[in-house]
Amino acid sequence: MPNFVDVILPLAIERAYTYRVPDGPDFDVLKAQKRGVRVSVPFGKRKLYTALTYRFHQEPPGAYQAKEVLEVLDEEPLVSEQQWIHWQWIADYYLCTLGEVMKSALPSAFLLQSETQIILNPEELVLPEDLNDEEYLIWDALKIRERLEIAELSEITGRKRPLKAIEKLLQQKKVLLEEDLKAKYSTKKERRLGLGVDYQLDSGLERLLQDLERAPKQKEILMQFFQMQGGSQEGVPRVQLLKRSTAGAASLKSLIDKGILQEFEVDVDRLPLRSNRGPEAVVELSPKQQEVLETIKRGIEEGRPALLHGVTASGKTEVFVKLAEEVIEQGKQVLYLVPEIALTVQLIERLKRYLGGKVVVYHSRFSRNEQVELWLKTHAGGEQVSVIVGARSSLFLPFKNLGLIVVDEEHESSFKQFDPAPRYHGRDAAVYLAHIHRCGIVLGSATPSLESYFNAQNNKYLYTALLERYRPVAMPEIQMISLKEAQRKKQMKGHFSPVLYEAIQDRLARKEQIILFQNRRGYSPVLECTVCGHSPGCPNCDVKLTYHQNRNQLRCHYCGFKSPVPKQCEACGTPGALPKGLGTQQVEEEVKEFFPEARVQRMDQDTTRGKTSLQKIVRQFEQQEIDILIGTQMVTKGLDFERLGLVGVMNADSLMNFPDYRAHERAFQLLMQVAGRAGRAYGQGQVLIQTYQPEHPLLQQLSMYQYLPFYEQQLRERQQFAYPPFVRLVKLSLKSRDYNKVIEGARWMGEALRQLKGCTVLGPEFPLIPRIRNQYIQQILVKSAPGSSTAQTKQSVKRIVHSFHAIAAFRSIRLVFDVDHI
DNA sequence: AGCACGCCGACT
DNA sequence: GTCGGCGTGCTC
Repeated sequence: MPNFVDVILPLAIERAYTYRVPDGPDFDVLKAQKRGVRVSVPFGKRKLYTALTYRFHQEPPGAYQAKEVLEVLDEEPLVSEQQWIHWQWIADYYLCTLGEVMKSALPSAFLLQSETQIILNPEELVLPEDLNDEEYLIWDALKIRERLEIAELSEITGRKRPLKAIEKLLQQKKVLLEEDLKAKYSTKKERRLGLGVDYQLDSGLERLLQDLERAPKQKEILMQFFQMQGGSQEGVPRVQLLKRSTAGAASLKSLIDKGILQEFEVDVDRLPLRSNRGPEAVVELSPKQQEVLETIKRGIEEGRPALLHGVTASGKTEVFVKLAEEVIEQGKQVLYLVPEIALTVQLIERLKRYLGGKVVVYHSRFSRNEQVELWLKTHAGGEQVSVIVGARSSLFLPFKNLGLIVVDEEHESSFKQFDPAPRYHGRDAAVYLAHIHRCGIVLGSATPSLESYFNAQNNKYLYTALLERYRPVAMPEIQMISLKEAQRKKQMKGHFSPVLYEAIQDRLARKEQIILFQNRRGYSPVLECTVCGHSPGCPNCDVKLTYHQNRNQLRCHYCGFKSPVPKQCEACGTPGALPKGLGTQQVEEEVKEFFPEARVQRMDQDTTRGKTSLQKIVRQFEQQEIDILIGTQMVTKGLDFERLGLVGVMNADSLMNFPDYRAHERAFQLLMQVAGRAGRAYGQGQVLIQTYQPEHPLLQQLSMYQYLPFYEQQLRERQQFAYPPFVRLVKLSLKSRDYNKVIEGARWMGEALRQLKGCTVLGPEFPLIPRIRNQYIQQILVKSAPGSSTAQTKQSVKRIVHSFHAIAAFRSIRLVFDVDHI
């Protein structure tokens, strides 16, 4: 009776594929019929993929001959049942395939993919005179290199389709194609030294030292060796031995040649965790914090996620740490999710101070091998890895005994993955993960998302708040400044109102620091011709190119298109267009002009491109080497500075006027976050917000710290216009090179979706940027009412997609779903 | 996602 | 002719 296994491939394919399990001892692992074991399988004409076993059965497929599983890669399932449940939820909820979830959930080193290689056929004789020039080049390269990858072949030939070049050679079997599976993970090896076998008895030692009387260098190394070895049997690392003695590698080699020392290799840990390192600071909670802690614990017991609404500097982190400590004590793991690792340097340092060496940070900069090691360690459970701090992808680590999940800054939109699928929200996926593990989860934010606040109001989450600062420092005073009035009175100095201008002067005089916030969105600088007003656009996307002063370049932020600044206007030929729009660079120039004595630094995408440049700026500001920091979004996140006296917002209107139902929520959060930077430890801080609409309710509520009235008002508006959290929003984008086709397809799709019960369909229409990378885009928004079953709606949507693809004319249209898009 | 196949326009 | 671009279909 032949055995078959359906496997999940790491691709955007809906179905599982059936393979035959061959007999033989190599495949014994599969006899246990466990889900989640990696196998390698042939797929398509020549590729090999890593797949996961999903279902075992005895039904031979009717319509085709199943291929055979090539190799079994694991002895035990790599993916646990709990992980499958989580993956399945993500695939169902976010309308993507299990394969797509698999691809982003597994470290890339676990997903071996074959690389096509070209080799000479050893059984065929190739005569150079039979070859054309191109073939000769390839043959010549193969004589030296033995095997070539496709990429190398296209380099040699300069062709876009390099296989064309060897078509004839392949036909004549002069060269062959091979698929090479690359094992991507390897342990890190260290060379160590131990005492040679003949010298391991004490009696040998004296003789040994006498023998070396005439080789002082070797003797020195040996003495150092004994010192470092101590009583240990594990040997002495070669590198360190050499570093600590003055003698060189040659002397060491003689010792090895004489058999006095012997060299061997051991596997070493890439993530040496110092879990023995104790905490440096102890958390002491205030009565208020203690109360919050108890509330959260009650929520955990009830199986409810807790939402901790804690203003900046209210001591949220300490509460989280206390919770974590208790969980660690029970021998369980803690997952601490943060929006972006790069912006949480200060937070991570604090966590390490409180929790000691048990904290591991899961970077995106982790090498492939490091990712695997953390995966394995998490899987092993145990004491070593107790707290994992990471971005959303750390949700996919194979937790053994998860005791607590903290989602810090839960309102941050960067928790939502944009591209590629799965387009999941880290916070929501975390809530489900906690549900699977039956463990506690806390969401924390100074400005909770409307969704979470709504859930708290409906008792789905448990709301608890810390609305006062932990240390006796008053909340900063927030003041609105009317740009309209200042302009009418002709008092503006560049983009600075007199109030802001004088406040800067004042704070500078008191040796305090200042942050100026300039939102980039809607204000990226473009070039504009002074005569005809033309500004250059991207040839592939329907957007204006952004002007980058430091490189004197025009760039497209969507497709990466670059061009030098044109010498003259493309439209009318006038030389010398000027940059328009207020960016951080313009603010910087004005500041330098108005306050020449101040030390000014800009903090935006341009100045923080390098790996360490962001940290460098943060450190400089901490050490008061910078007086005025001018920045975008970035300055709002996770940075606490002692002597920060003033925060100035150059223009709040661009934030509020953004055409998006979330614009107000975002503006409120962003401004509140910026305001939170001011005066954390030093006197009362001041926040000045320049705006054309100082009477706007949002700004009024902001200035009085009226969180709840703001949330209530927003919720009313959302309900009135049927937006989340009152409805579920699914964004469908249709993309095609063909303008007419995508319009046709979108119209069809819109009509089909409108038949769905309990759903409202908006569109189709062109998005803000109607063409990206030469693909025209149409968007359809589907709102599903809260009463209707979302699972059912999604099933119907899948059926509609099937019918859509059954229409030949629409087959080339790509469909992209984004559930709960932000 | 790859990759082959087939159609078509562009150039040596 | 032959190369490269692009749509289309398929992968157990």
